Amino acid sequence: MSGPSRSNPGVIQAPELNLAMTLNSGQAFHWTALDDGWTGCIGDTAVFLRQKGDRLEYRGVGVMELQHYLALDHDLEAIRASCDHPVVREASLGCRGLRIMRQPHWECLATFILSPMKQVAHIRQMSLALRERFGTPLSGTPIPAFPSASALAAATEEELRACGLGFRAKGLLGTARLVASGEFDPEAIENLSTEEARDALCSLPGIGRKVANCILLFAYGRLEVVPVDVWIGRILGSFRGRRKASPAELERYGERVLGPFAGYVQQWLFHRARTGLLDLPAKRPLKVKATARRSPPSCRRIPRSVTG
DNA sequence: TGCCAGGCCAAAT
DNA sequence: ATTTGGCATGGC
Repeated sequence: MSGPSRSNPGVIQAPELNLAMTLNSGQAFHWTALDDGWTGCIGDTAVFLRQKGDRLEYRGVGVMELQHYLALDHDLEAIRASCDHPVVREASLGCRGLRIMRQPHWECLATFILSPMKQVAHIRQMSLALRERFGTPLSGTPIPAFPSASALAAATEEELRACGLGFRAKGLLGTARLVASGEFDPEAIENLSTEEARDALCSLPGIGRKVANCILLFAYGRLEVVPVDVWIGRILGSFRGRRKASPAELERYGERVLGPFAGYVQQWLFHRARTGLLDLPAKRPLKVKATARRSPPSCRRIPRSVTG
């Protein structure tokens, strides 16, 4: 009933947290800047967050639930120390306070079905469209809750496409039906080994290895998992030196070189690269014709969604 | 305008 | 077992 603005605000100390960087790092897609803070929701609970230095102000959510969601128990100093690669060291210092959250299982699973061949800003758009069309309105925030599996299962593929999903509509609908029917239980994944959990996720339509790894990392706390996308593939490729590595090889290489918290380290590298602060190799081998002046590779530009 | 984006999937080597 | 082409959409 009561939105975040009407419930008692609370304040906690959150020393190693950069809230803005965390909410903008391409793991969750619905938090919106408002009044010097952030408005959004955790599951079906409307939440407002505002950080001033080490103080984290929160409304609408209990402190335990908030700490769990933001993973304030992760020891970032220990994670930074777990990998001594020079480039990683620089990125980890530049990403102080960027945490890997524990998102609600279904919401994370569903939104990453939206992610193939989409930029972060576009995933946000699709997530918002689904929330507005099929989600539950929440008082206290303009962002509705992410629709339940049942709500999406009751939609048609055309209705989902109308939210801008394109070919992703089919996978989302198919997966929503499997979850709504109980044939697939996102909660049951929690108790499986990472390998078993990945296999189970990959059995769902629209979920391949990379998306499964994102879900394992961002919803199930499997911090050793490395989702290899275009950015991480380029970075790991440059670390590795040799040319022509398959995605599987890059993933194994990343798990080995980035250490026991490779998923965390990967996120710092991803954010660093996406904000243009990590020197990336050119997408294609440069043709060294001095005559052809080319514009800088787009991978080094800074998307507005990150800086703004 | 053309290129690219936190890929997946089925068909063809 | 690995590589290839098709698939929708939107921003720069």
